[in-house]
Amino acid sequence: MSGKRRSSNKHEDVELRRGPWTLEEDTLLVHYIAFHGEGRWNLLARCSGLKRTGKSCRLRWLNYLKPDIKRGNLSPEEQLLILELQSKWGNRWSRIAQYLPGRTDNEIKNYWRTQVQKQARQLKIDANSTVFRDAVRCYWTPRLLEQTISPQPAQTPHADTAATAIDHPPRDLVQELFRPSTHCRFESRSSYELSGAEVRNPSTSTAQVSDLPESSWKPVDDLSGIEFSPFHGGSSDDNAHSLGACRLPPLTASADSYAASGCTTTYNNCMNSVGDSSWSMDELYGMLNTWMG
DNA sequence: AATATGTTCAACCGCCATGAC
DNA sequence: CGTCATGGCGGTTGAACATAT
Repeated sequence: MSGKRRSSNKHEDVELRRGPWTLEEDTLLVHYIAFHGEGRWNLLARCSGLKRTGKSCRLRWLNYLKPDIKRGNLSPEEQLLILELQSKWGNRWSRIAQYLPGRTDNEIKNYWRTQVQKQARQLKIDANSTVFRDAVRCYWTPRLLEQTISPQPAQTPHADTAATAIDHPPRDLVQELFRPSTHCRFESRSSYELSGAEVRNPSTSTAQVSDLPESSWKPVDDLSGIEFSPFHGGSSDDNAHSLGACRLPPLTASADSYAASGCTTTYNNCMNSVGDSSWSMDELYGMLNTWMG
């Protein structure tokens, strides 16, 4: 793949290299930037002795050689952020990458295409559809949250957490979502925690939830057999009921307990700085109401 | 062991916005 | 204003590698 082609610049008749970068090229680029700094990529390409386009130099530096680039698999927190921000902003990879220090837009884009879109294909759902976004929110996100709060030591590389059982028809997807081991319950309008094994009966969702006794909660396995009916309503803006605590992943976890769980607070900080919540409690209730008919 | 198929991710491409002239 | 150079972005490609048959 190391083909060459003529420069399009009529003032220079240089054979431009393409394809994978060699160690020598990398060294040349790193040394040049160490001495002259970033930017002026075309000038860099001309003056550094690299037979590459400025664009190619820029890409190699930003996606691979830059010192603060993180290597390795995306953490559950990072995956959560990507899922959340992609649902909010769409394929604005560079913007999303700004909230994941050390990760490049290219890496995030690749993650989305290889991991997330793969699931959409298997479900035969358009990855940009509301149905799929709901599936991500309701199935994938809780799984990642579980890992975030109680990190699984033996996770396989990348997002295999998501690849486990999502290859089901929607009905199974929902049953899987609500199976007891999900440890998911809606406790009140201001909290949603993962440590329980129950979900409140949504038929009373208009009541003051926090006033309801624990006995009014229903075991999640009572919800088995419900038909999948994607949620289309709800609002994503903050209002009186969509409290800040409903944003992922603060949930009921305080910053201290969150940190004490061994996780960093990167996600919280990022979400707080992002501002507009896209996972309000109203949405969650609306979703359940729709499903439960 | 050989081949087919699937997955990953670095790199490229085209398009567009911006700024200098 | 128009033109050009440049850099940034999102979409796509394809070689390398992994896994299945």
